[in-house]
Amino acid sequence: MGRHSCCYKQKLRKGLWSPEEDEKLLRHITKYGHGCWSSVPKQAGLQRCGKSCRLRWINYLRPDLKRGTFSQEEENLIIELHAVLGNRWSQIAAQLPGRTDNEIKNLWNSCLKKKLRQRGIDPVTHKPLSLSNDLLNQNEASNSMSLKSESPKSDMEPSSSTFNFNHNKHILFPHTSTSSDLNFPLHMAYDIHQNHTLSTSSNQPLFDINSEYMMSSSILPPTIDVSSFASQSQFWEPNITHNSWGLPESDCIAASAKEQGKWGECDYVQNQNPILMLAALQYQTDSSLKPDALEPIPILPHNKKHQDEASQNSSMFSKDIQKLSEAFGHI
DNA sequence: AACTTCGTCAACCGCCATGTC
DNA sequence: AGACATGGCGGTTGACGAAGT
Repeated sequence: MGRHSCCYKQKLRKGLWSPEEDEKLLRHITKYGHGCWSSVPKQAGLQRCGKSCRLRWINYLRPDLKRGTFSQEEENLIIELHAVLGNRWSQIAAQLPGRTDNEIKNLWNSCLKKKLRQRGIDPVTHKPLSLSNDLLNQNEASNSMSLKSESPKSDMEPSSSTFNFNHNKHILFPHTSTSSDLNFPLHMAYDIHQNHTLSTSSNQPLFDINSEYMMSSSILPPTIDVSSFASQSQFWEPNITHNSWGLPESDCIAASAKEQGKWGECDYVQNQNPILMLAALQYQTDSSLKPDALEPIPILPHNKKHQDEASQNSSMFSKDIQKLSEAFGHI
């Protein structure tokens, strides 16, 4: 497994792509599209496997890539999406036009995790580190009492603790709505059931996507004392309203995106409400998701699953080609 | 200047899901 | 139904350059 059969047939090149290879691949896809990836290297005259070509295209050659450093807004959005989705990089990337899952994953591992820790936030659980440690200790204690409990997961497994969409777990949203009530964060916990619906423990819908925040006091987790948290973290600025993950609200993606009219179709943005964003994402990740639902970046038109949409996508592909022509005028 | 450490990022690997025969 | 091919995803690795000693 792992290596596809095409990789064994001949000695294929590995490692970094040369400009010549890039040009061959670019030229080929510009002219013919990629079709079946496994046939691309042969048709394009490349000594690479199809998988490698696909990766190169998606992560580097695709014309709609944004490139450059991530903006503060993008970073904040990634953090917020990660809190909801965990390491589902492709789903996170789908919310960031022009960014690839690989890029976002790299950013998270090299930069954002560290930033969150510096702010006193556990990048795995997105809770204050002290609380995470308490919970971990509690977990370990209960594990020692009960051998059947799941073992603690690695650093890269946030979903197993609080954000597992496949099991009944609670999701915790410490939310500080204004600077004046900073010491009294609202807490909202949700059961996420296997059918991916959000509800209270009484199985009633916790909120309507169109409604304001809803809370269930009966299921509130232990309150986070933000003031004590602030004293632990030198990065916490008490005079600034922070969002749920300790980032200043002033540079929160939701606020600026609202101003800029980006993400306008997202209720979360319209309401600056992470709960609504979760609902939107829930909708998106729901198993009943239609191919054309909430798909900000229709990347390529050749997916067999989407043949019905081929004509629609082909026009977008044409735009891509145009961009390609602009970017690579010599082709 | 030489060496080491660290951070970043492109690319690969292994696995899973899905489609096809 | 099962084998195989392929696409896609997330984790990991290794090359490379910058910063530090």
